[in-house]
Parts: sequence; C-alpha cells; structure tokens
Amino acid sequence: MFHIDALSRKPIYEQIVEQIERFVLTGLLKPGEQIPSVRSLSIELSINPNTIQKAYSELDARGIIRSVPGKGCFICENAPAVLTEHKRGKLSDLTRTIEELALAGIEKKEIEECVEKAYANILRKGEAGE
Amino acid sequence: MFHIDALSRKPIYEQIVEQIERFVLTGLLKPGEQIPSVRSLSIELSINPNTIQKAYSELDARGIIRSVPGKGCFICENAPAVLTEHKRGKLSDLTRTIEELALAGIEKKEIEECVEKAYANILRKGEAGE
DNA sequence: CTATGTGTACTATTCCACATAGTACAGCTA
DNA sequence: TAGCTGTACTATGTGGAATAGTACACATAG
Repeated sequence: MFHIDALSRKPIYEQIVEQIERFVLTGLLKPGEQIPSVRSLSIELSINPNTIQKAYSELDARGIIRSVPGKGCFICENAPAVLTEHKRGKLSDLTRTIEELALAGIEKKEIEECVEKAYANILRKGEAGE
Repeated sequence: MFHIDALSRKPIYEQIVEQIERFVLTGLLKPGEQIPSVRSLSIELSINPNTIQKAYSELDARGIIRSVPGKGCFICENAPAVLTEHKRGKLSDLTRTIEELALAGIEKKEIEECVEKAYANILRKGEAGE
C-alpha cells in the first residue's frame, strides 16, 4: 500500500503524509475509516515509530485524521473538503511557477498541453471511481 | 540588487543561483557581462564567501556563467537558451503538480486562470523590455 | 616588480532537520 | 489481565548548510 523512497531528499514523514492524503483523494481511504497503527506501519515499512507518529501528528494538525488514544487513527469526515481547500491555497504558487516558465520562453501552448494532459489522466480515474 | 531571505528553508546558495538566473531571463544581466566577484558579493550580502562560491560553482556547472581565474565570472553567451531548455525539462513536474490539484477537485477553469494570469504578467514585462 | 583583486581548494567547526533507539505512561478492549 | 492503541520524553547518529580561516595561482593596474 505504501511506498517509501529512502533515497529521496524528501523526508520520510512527508512522503507518508502525502501518500495518505492521496489515498483519501483517490478514495482508497474513506472518511471514518481506520488507518494502520503507528507500530504496525513502522514494522511494515521498516521505519522508526517516531517517524510514523510525526507524520500522523502532521495529518492530525491539518484536520485530515483524528487520533483517538487507545483506539487508533481515523480519516476525518471532511478530510476531502479540507484537502481541496488546502490545494486551492496553492494556486498562487502554481501561478508563480508558470510565470517562471513563461519568462524562460516556454510557449503558452506547452503549458496548456500540460493542463490538458493532467486533466485527461484524472478523468480516467474519476470515471472508474464514480 | 540581490535579496536573501535568511528565514527561508531554501539554502542561501540556491537563492543566489535562482536570482542570477532570473536576472539573465529579465535582461538585467546580459551575456558577456561580468557578475559581482565572490568576495564583493559576500560583503554586500554579509554572507560567507564559501556560500557565494558554491552558488557560482553551480551556475558554472549548469553553463550559465564561466569562471575565469584571476579575472572574474561572466554570463555565458547562450545562457538564456540553456535556461529555456532547463525549464522545458520541468514541464513533466508541472503536469504532476496540476494532476494533484485536479485530483483534489480543483476545477480546470481555475488552473486556466492561473495560466492566463501568469502570461499576462510576463507580457507586460516583455513589452517594456523589447 | 609590487600590490590588489580575482577564482579556487582546503580543513575545521557549528548548527539544525531528520531519523533512529529505547523507555515510559495512559486509554481502550477482548 | 493481556495486548493493543496513541503519546511523550531523552539520547544518539547522520548529513546538509553555513561559517571561519588559511592558502595558492592567475590577472591587472600602479
């Protein structure tokens, strides 16, 4: 289910956060559902429990999961909505990224091709899911 | 001319690399032109000379500047072209970024607005420059 | 030639984020 | 009671980033 790239410069706990967020968006993890325990996931991935907890704390702070001591961690009901708004806040970053490409002489058409390609890929998955 | 954000998680040497690349793209630094010396820039920015050199070594390796011992560092003739190709190689990253936004439920229209906005901003600068 | 400024190459040190190791405590539940 | 859960804490090791200081070779103005 999970896949960790130990050679990546991206911290392990961030990789876990991103993958769980992705699982929520793809429907692999649904609101209310329980996610693997800190210890079981640490064993499955051969990673220190502290690293898993750091990822879970981050997800808890973002409102993606809720941690219940003694029971486990569960996907929040409004996790998908939270993620949508979180991503919407990054549109300004996207604009700045595209500005850099435009400044470097990348044609507008090339950017539009990226947009088309991205939404074409997502549509396939969306049709299958619903 | 330069501006360093000491609080940024982005390394100082990377900030310098990005700013010089940006100066090349905006025409503030033209091919053949000499850039500040390692020592003078380190004094101007109150930064260790080793950090400046690390940035210059990176720019040299990328083919943006050429370092001439005893004389100084100069912008390469084909630096703009090198930068354009370098940015073109990052279009796949852009596609992946947009895919994440699309998966999170961001409307295609919102992305297209970012593209329009980015190219509108660049056009203004382009008209003024040439 | 001399002095100064240039890029470059080292070593040593400090700092901090990341990850690990180990222990401990409190709450839930079969 | 036993075993699972989340959580908190200290200690340690690692690696990148940045600093400090020194040294060498080259170019140029005086």
